[in-house]
Amino acid sequence: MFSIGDFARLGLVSVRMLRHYDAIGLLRPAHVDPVTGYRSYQAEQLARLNRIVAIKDLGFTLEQVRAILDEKVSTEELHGMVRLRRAQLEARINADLARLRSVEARLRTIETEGHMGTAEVVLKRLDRIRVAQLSARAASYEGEDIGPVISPLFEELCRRVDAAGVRILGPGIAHYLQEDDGTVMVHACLPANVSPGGHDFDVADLPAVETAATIIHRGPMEEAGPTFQELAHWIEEHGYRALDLPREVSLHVPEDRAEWVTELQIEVVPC
Amino acid sequence: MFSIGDFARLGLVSVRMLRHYDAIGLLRPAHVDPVTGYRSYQAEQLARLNRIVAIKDLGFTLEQVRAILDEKVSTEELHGMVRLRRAQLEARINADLARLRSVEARLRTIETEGHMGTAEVVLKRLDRIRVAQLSARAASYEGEDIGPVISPLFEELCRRVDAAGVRILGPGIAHYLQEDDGTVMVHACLPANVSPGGHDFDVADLPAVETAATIIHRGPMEEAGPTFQELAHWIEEHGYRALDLPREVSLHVPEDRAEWVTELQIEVVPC
DNA sequence: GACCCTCCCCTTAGGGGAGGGTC
DNA sequence: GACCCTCCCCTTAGGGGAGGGTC
Repeated sequence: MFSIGDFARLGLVSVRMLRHYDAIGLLRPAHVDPVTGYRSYQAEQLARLNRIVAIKDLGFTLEQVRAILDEKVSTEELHGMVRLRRAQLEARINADLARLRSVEARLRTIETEGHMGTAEVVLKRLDRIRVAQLSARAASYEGEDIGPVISPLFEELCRRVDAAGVRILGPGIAHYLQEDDGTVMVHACLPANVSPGGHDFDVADLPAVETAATIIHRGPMEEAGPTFQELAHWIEEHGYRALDLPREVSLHVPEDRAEWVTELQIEVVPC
Repeated sequence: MFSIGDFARLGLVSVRMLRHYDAIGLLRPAHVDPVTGYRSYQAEQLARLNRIVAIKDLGFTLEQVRAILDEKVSTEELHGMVRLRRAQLEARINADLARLRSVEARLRTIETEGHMGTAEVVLKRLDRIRVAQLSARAASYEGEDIGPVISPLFEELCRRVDAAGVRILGPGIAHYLQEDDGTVMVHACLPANVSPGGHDFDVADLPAVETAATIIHRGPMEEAGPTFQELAHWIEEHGYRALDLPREVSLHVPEDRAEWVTELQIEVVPC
């Protein structure tokens, strides 16, 4: 018989852990003095303690350890639990490897710039979204060609959606499709729960995007160049490749264009 | 201005998280209605929310995120934090990879045997330990040769240590050294806080062992063969190699030899 | 009816005391 | 003096309600 302290030393665990395992019924002392409350452990119990520690160290919870040790799980369940654990470990390792790459990218940024960078690029999944939409063609994907097209498009769309009594469910989204001839289709979209047909605007579904790199731009879109640069730089630095042209989500569009807030979103895939 | 629900959707976080970030002062709403308590967020705040999420996703705590965002840390501190995070991630990845190997070994055991195995092999670090010791030579490292040597050795050692009034601090340890001529030096040891010299027994320090694979054997040592087998099998299965001969720690040695409990310990290195 | 509010309890695996007996 | 006991509070990052106003 060992005292709790001796038994803890033998098992390389803390006295507190033994008390905790007693409290949750995972490892009860062989004997407890009814007067003093002192716990005593038998040498045989070291085998169970070792099993507890070993299974716990595989990453199972104490509740699972108890079920496994007390043979409350069938062989198939055990098999399933261990395979699940393997999958979880693989997932966490991969997530940590991705995290590690990001941390290293940060470290490079800090070393060259002395800080973490001010605007954050964020990866998001974008849901499919139903929108009311007006479209037009612009000569190219340049600010000078886009601006004069998109602004009146949104104004007109707002008027028509409003007139139709349709409720706008979120910020406006501009998106662009590059055409083969170098021109660009410009779409002004307003999220709305509306059925197609019978309107003086189109109804479309912006497709879901599995992974979009996004960044917040403050100020008029004419000055978005550096923000786009930052986004492109991040995408390259983190081992992604951009697809198509970005969407622009107008989060805040007050009179004063200097106060505009726009989220740029662009689909990316690992490369 | 966005309601908490809209802002949560934009930032791809839960409403609860926004409330929590408000509560801990990490991201205060731009405006709170003094009557209703309703929170409102500005589009500009999405940039901060994105930064919070991005830095949090690197694995920093919210407390660290706050310090980083509020520029409470110098560039050097930031650098240190990020490097520490990198080291932690690397450590966790390596630990998880080791865990994964163990989980896969378990899976193979379950597939062939239908359960997890009953006795657990545990890796431990063994501390250096001061012992009183008597030694003798055995013809070989075989049960028949060892048994008759070690038993009287321990009996004699107990007598002498007792007679010297020295307190025994833990279970007896038998250990063995292979000699070049094929014979084996047998050491019977009892942990005791005693200075060398002036005794009718030796005083020695069993060296620390960085990594020992250990297993609990129940029953007399003559029947320890299968337990040694299991230990050897585990060592091979987990990519280790055994060094030297095992130590045997007598955790429980009552009259009835069938109730003996012994821990076998053997130094291992990855191979 | 969908949205928002403030409590309040709950989760893992123990660590760190305080205050008081025990070997 | 070192060891053991039982409370009790604390840690991360929120999730899940209940009960009650609000757009």
